[in-house]
Amino acid sequence: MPELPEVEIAARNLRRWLAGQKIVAARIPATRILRGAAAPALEKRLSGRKVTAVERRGKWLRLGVDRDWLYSHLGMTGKWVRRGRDEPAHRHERARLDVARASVRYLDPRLFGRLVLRARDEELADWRALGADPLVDGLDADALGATLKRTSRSIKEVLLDQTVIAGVGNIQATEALWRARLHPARRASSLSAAEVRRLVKGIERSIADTLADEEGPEITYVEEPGAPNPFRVYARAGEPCPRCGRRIERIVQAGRSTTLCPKCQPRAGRNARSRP
DNA sequence: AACGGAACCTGAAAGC
DNA sequence: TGCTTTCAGGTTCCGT
Repeated sequence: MPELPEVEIAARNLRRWLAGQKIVAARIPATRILRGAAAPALEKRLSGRKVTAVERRGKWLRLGVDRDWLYSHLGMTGKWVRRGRDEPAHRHERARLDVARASVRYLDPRLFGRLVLRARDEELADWRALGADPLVDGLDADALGATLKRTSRSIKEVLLDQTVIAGVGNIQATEALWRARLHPARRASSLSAAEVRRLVKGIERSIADTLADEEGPEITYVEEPGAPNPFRVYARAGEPCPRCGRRIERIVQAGRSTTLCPKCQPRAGRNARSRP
């Protein structure tokens, strides 16, 4: 369930658990998250090494392990958790890094995540291709506006493009568009400068709110089974818009669903006059 | 080049 | 209760 806020929480946790510590043992079974890399070689290259840094960019994490980077993408269901050294493997455990007094495990039932080891001086292409990260770099409305002018895609699609803005996924895109009062099907190039500024604020606020919700001593993924839905419109089709009360709708673009308020997020731009 | 759709997987929830 | 269907926040590949 990870988008930028969840991955940021994961980064903070990993920093607390691992930074400065020596990996005394690594256990990484061969699964598709390794994309064909040899598991035993990976274990060997990590064991006995020290974790010097934990970074996040977009939805990617990377651990500095001596002269290497261990890149981690959580896919749809990936999760780093801390367990006792003697705790048995979880059913969906795909990696474990043991340090002096704890054992950090990577769980991923659907195997959509990735784990890649690279020498520090050869940065992973996917990482390098990432666009501006809202927390690491901050967003520049003018620069974003210029990028949006150059595409024919819808604004929703562009928001999911990690090379434009890194870390925004379906939830954050949905929430940001609602906050900015923009219809997801609008052509990105049709947004005015003022609308782009609203969008930037929408993204920043949505991420900040989600982050605040998820902050806590234990890892809590918002929107896990049983938990209340903390979002304004995401997964709330049929409920009233929290701003105007109109019934929230759901549309599908390129196979991804977006919920929106048809009144707050008109298909035409704000200045366009609709018929009386 | 750009787009929609399917695929990759498992699990939870809803539907019957 | 239990079986079936639908849906899921990630990317990636394939055909048009």
